[in-house]
Amino acid sequence: MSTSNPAPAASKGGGGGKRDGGRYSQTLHLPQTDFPMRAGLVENEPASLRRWEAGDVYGRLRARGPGQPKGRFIFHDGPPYANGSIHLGHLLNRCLKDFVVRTREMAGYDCPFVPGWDCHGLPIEHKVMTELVESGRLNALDGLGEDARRLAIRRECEAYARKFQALQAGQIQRLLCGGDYAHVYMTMHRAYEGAVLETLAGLVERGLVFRALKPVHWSIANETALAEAELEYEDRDDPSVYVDFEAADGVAVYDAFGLTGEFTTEGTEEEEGGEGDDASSAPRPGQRPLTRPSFMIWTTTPWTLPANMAIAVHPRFEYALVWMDGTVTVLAAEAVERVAKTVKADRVVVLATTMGDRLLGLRYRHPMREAPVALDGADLSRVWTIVGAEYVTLEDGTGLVHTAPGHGAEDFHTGVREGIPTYCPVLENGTYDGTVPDWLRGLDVFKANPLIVKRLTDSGHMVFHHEFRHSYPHDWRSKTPVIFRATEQWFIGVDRPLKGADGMLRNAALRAVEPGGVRFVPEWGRNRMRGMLESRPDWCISRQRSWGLPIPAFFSAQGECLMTAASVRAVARLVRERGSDVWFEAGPEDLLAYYDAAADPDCPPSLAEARGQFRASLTKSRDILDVWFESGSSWNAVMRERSDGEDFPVDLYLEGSDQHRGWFQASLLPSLAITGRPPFKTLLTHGFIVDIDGHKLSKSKGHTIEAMFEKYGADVLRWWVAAAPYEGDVKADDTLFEFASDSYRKVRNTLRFMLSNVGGDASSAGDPGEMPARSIDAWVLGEYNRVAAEVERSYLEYDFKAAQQALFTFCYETLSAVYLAAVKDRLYCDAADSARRQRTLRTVRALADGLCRLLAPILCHTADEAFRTLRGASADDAETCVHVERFIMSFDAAPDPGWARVMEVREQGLAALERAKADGIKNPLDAGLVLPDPEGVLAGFDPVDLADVCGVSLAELDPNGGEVRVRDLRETYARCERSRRRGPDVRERSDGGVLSDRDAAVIGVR
RNA sequence: GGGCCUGUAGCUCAGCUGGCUAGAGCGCACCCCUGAUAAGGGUGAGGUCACAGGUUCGAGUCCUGUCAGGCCCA
Repeated sequence: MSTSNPAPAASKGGGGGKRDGGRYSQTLHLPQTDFPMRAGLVENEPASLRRWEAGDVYGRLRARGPGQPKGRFIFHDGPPYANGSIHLGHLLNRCLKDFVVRTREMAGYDCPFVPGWDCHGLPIEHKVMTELVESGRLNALDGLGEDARRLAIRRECEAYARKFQALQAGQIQRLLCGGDYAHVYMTMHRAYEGAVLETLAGLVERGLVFRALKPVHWSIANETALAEAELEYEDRDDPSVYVDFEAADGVAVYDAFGLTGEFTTEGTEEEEGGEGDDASSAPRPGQRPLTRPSFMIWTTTPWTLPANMAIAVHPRFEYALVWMDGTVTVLAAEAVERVAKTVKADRVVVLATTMGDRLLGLRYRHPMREAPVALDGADLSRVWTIVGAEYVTLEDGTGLVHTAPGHGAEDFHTGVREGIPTYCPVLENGTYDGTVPDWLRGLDVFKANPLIVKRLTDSGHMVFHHEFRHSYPHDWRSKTPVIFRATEQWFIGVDRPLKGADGMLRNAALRAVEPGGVRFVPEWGRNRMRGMLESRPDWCISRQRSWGLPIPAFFSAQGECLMTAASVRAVARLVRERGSDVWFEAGPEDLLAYYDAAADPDCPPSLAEARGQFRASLTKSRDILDVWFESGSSWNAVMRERSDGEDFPVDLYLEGSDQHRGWFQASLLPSLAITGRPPFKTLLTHGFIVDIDGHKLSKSKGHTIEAMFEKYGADVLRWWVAAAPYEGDVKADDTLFEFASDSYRKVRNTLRFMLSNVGGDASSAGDPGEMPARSIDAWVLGEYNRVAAEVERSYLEYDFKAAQQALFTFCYETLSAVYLAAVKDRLYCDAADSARRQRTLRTVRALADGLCRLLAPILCHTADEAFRTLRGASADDAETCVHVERFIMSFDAAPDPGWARVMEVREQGLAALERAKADGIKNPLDAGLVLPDPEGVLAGFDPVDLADVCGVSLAELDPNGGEVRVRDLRETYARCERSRRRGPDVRERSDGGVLSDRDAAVIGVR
């Protein structure tokens, strides 16, 4: 290697020739490297990506896989939704995942990683539908048959999903995240779809899948269910009605209010009143009136009153029994005044109050019906009773909530909990069915409103009504008002006995998350998950959409349903061959080609008896699966499938903390039901990105991922993620990225300085050799060993922040401020082949090597660039790569314990030097230090090392102890023109220069 | 409204099972070096540990409540 000239020092001093760079500069071994100070990440990172691909880094890791000392570590990627560009949330998520993969790999595990994408679902379908509407193409589709129409929509959706999967895959790779991009999984792949249906079959086999009514948003105009995203809220006028529901047992109500006295004859104590007729009939507080009391409810949807099944009160609210213009009714105590004003009541007397829980179980009469509708053997014993509900509020209404389980989400849940059946007398077209009173039959629900108001007014139940403007959901396409309507849906029951296994799903899940079961990082995830599992309802897995995996159910003309484990598996087999489009392309007969009813014990008898003749008469279900069920089957569709069951359960799932309810549960429940085991051993969650003020990130913030790559580069972003306390919210802001950028540069410069001293050398790997215990090299290698252990431990515990911190501190303090500063003199000034210098070069080389590897999981471009420079790799060398290496856990070094004392006096020395500046000793090389050494600990150390560590020219020991003292050497000793340090051996030499002995010898003068 | 979580110097964060004058880095101020130079090094000033109660010999660390923020529900 030629010693090319460093840039002439004169070129930078301006015209004055202020400094010539020193007479002896040419004789020094000054640092020199091709590793640039400026990273140029925007250009260089893509080059690294190309090189890794050319060198088949992922393939090489897999090839060496089986022999890894620590075995396999299975980490399963939760599929992001294939919609839009990745954003800061993905950035956090993907970097954390990549840290896991790379740290495990370098720590000696075999850690394959298969990225996946969630492709089906409403967001894509909704976007596609919007585009079809805007382009006017939807009208053409509306003319097609149902299956053809849905197929057409599905093709658009598939193209959309493919496009964004490709976009995101590119962006994730640009983030330098590794993985098997050639074999990603997508939930819309045929094999995946087949495996999802097989998961469903497993649940059917366990007896957990059932059909039940559940209210959904329903568009009357399009006769279809709508999702939240398809609603637009607009103002609308509706009748606001206050209706009295008569108590079935007045005495029971009075008892509940503690009015136990005898029936008072009205007017017994009338002397004090005496205000006229109305007043004369008003009872006094505490009196039990003769009138039958009522419960007053409020609603803005009178059309749901025929479906009323219960009235809900809040168990912990106070309720009042109120005499109001001649009638006696129950209201929330806090609502009395407001309601009285609204309904324009003249006279109001609160007779008594009681807590809501005292009202529970009281019964009332329906204002339009004599008896509840008989519903298919349902238990009607609880219909028309007062029930408790926590969602009851006092903001508006009466504090008693009209509850129609067929027409409201909360009402539905209350009904399920209280054992009250879901009753929905409204048909697909928005008209009443035959179960309502005859004057309503066949009527459109919105047209029924005035009729109901009139009827209730005539019957005396109406307390008050007026027109009321409020915000109401509308169908985004037809712009017509939406109703809540109960429809048949598919559910997975969490409280049903598992057929062929013990217990129930909810209990199994709760057991799985107990301490000793699944590990949670951070630990509080366990509580969160437990709370969610305790309160979660049955899982509704059906959706009325096009873009998804069909629920393979069939119905006979008699209304019987065919969906058995065997029939689902039969369809699954076909879907594996032809994809889920087959459901829309083929008829029931072909779809069931692999189904043998005779061999299926679960086949409904009437169908079994039909001996294969039944197929043609069946109709296909139009429901598709909840996309959470699809992604929640990935443990089966990806991990079990690809490894033949070997990679199950998986070591780690890592996602945002919202997935405690989402993917984690969607995965846990089916896996437990089918295999009896959770699909994951550890759940790691991270928080969400918030802005600098800790608020939710607004979407229009302009942090597009491309702009951030341009501005900061992936390594800086990764460095930022590594430093983030991901357990909670993570703040994101340009100032913080700049912050990360600064500390990145610090690390980069430390690497650069090391590289510039050791040069590049293909044979330069590894072991620095044995070091004398009191050498500063032994000290720094000891520090490395300590840090490497800490970093690896932190990495494997997913504490990336601690690892990043330790690495940063090692760079700026241990290396830059202490060690590298101390060894500069010997690196620059010693004879090239001096043993001392060579020892240090070996040490620096080893440190650089070790540091590159420890940094590699985070700074995967920069670490590789530095590593390749260290190895002298040429540009076309795609083999040399830090990412196929392992961490160096320790070097052979046993530093003297006295180094602790050295570092202590160093601190004191630096403080003393600072104080000495007041005396004019500004340059530490003008100073010597007298170090107290009463214990004799320092006596065995080389005084030159001690001086170097403190950055001064000379170090002496004082066995008497005391403070560290500063010696002013300016008058005492001359300054060596080459090394710039002062000392007793510095004098004029044969070449006329003033030099120390060492420097004179190096350049060969006397 | 409920469950879980967060709130420590101007900024970003450490502070394990409660125990000496609460620690880093950045920024700031001052200084050194000019042979890591769009680099490197040193010193220093900054905190009623969100607020209010409580437990304790002693609390940033435990308990209760309030406020602010996040996620998931309702």
